[in-house]
Amino acid sequence: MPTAQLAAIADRFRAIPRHVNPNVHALCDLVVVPTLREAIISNLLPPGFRLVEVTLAQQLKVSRTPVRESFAQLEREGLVTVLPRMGVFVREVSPLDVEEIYEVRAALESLAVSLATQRMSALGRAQLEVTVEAMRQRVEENDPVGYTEALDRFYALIMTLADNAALHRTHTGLLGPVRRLRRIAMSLPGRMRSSFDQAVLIKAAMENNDPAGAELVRVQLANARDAAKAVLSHD
Amino acid sequence: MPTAQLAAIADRFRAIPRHVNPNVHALCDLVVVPTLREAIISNLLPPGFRLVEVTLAQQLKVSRTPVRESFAQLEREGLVTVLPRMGVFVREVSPLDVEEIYEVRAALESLAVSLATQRMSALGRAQLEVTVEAMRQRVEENDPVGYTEALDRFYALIMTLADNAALHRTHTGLLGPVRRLRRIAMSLPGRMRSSFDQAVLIKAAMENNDPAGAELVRVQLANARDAAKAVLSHD
DNA sequence: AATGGGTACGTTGTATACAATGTATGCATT
DNA sequence: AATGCATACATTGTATACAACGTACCCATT
Repeated sequence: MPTAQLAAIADRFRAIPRHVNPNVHALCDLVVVPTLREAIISNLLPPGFRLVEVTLAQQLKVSRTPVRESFAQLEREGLVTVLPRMGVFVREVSPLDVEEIYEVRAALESLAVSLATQRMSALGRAQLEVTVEAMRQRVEENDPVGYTEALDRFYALIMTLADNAALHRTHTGLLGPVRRLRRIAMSLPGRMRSSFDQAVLIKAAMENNDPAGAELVRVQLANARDAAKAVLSHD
Repeated sequence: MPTAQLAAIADRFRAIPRHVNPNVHALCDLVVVPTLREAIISNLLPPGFRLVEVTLAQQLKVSRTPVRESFAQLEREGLVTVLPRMGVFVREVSPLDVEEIYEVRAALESLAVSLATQRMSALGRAQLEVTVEAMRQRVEENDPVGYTEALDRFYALIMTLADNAALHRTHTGLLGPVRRLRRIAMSLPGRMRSSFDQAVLIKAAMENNDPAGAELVRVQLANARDAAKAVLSHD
């Protein structure tokens, strides 16, 4: 059973104090969803893997109910596919899926950069500085997983600066299926560096109130898409 | 209790033969979700209304489990707000929400029209013809609710022609919170006519391979947004 | 040997019982 | 009279038992 480590991951999330993020369903959102999310993104539960309610319930030491509820959440995030009465499976991502997702990402993120550029405040500038600095550190430490998370925070900040909650939600919902690919792709030679250089350009454009930022994002995403597809063709 | 009619709506959905759409959770997707969706969009369950699990379970003659699962689905559609341990409420929509949603819709739908224009086939042309004709009939019958549904099918067709499943899903997920407003807005004097005229222009642009279609959509949505906000300010 | 049907098993779908939490009410104390 | 606390109630969160469905295997029949 390759999923014996699940319990360990679950215990890590269980240990986090409840007060950190109060507005969540206790077991479902606080333990089961994070555990399965991490397990799927890290490829411990590979694409196509069947998730059986009772099995997971035993391994995570909860009942079937929170597991069921978590499946709905994970489906919403695009991490699993639910086939009614037939089972739940870790979502398989095709090259076509990647094409489609990045096409939409381009539309959403270039909109976000446009809005953020227009609406950016002094505080925003400072936050951008800090976030990009964090990314630089990950690059220097050669930490692809950490860099991917920092990059996510970079995008999240842009969404925050764009000040459009619907845009933020929509974008987050789109990323799910390619999360695993992105993490792996970031380990490709030169990929992290290329991503970071592009991010610096985008930051500069935003600071200079330069509308070219929106186009830079499209370039950034084209590279990311190709890297994801490269990963896909090698496994 | 203003929700006594719920059982009636539920029975309507219960009567639909199972084979129409096989891949769904029996009770949850086939009865509970459609019933609550219709009840919310039609304003039978108004914004802010508290949805209590046991009450709904009794009225819909199911147990709490499918109701719970349906809440997750409805939250995903943007129709309800789940406050853990505090209850589920019909989502309240602010003017700001409307602004944000239509900003994102504009990005997604103009992309969709661009893609659909490029990729349209003879079959697509014919489908477009049929769909717009159905809209014309609703206009002539002065049936705002029917027209809104036909308009939804018009957008759905454009998404299909754009041939990007991720875009389709994302767009659908965005519409939820404004569904009720759109239906009401379509009853405003002249609104249905204006919407239809614009749709005809968009159709023409697509048929003529004219990239201006993407811009026409933005105009269409600006009108729709203003109508929705007008509704919001009057209730 | 191949195909058809039937039965048994595993898994999901649903119902209900129990536990935990949030809210409101009423009382006591200041 | 106002505020704080405690207790009771309503409601959600979780666990488990039962029912329905889909799949696979085996046997019988051709």
